[in-house]
Amino acid sequence: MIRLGYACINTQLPSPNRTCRLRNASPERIIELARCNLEALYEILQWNLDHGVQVFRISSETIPFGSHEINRVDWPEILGPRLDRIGAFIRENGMRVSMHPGQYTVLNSPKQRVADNAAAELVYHDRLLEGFGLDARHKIVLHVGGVYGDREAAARRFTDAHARLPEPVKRRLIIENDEKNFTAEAVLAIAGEVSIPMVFDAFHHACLPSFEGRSPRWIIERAAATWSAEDGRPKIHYSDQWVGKHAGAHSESIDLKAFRRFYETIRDMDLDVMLEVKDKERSVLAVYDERPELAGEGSART
DNA sequence: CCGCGTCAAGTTCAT
DNA sequence: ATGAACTTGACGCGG
Repeated sequence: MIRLGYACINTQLPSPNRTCRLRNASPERIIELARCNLEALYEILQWNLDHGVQVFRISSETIPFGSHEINRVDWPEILGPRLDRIGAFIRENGMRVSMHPGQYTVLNSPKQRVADNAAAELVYHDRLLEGFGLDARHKIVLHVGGVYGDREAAARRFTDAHARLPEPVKRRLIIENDEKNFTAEAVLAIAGEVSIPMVFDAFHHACLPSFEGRSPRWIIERAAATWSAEDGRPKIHYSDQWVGKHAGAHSESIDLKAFRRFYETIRDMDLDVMLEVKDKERSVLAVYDERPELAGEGSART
């Protein structure tokens, strides 16, 4: 069975990404914004339940400056009840969430400071998911990082840095092929080396192909084999090219025709599919419209 | 109160 | 060597 999800924002609901400037960041402000963001997140999750969406990516900006030294607030404690309530909602409704640190989180950087900051960012992500009381099926997705003129050395730096991560972070971490540096083939090799799951991104794979002659389906089966029972259902990412923008730009909305074709190749698999498109939940509903059987329990659309 | 320049963070590529 | 793009919306200052 295939389940669909979307990332971070619901275009019809208040933003879960309230933030402030570094110079205005006080403990009170950080907690206040975090409260707002968690409230907005809860609303999105309720919307998801009402519309049969069980897969969602939680914004990395939920806790402002989550891994920055300016944030010395004990937010897991202060926001504990709120975190519990959201976590319980996710568990009770069989939902699956993930997080995905952005482009500035580069674990394999040769600059120690950058790599340390990346590790701290991963620890923050794990703290939040842990704060919700969610197990290791709720993942943190990361790209391998930069190449710096030597892909082999860069891959080695990733595996070395990974080895030094705290165990709880290791249990949540999964890696994804990107559109420039690390192909699906390269990421699958690294995932095998350090024994973590791989997320196959179909769009990035189209931008930066590998495994010549093999179908996406073939690669997805390899990637799925890196997931164990504790990791939960394998995940993949799906998007289309925004025509007219640079190669790799995510499309405004899902191309239903292209997705239909892709869906036919994977429909017999157990997968969570994250749609990475600008119009977020609208594309999920667009697919549900033509495939009502994909809408999960609780869907208002009958 | 509105509009627009700016924002924690890194890497790559173009000039 | 320097700067823009990436991606992206929300902040918050200045008028």
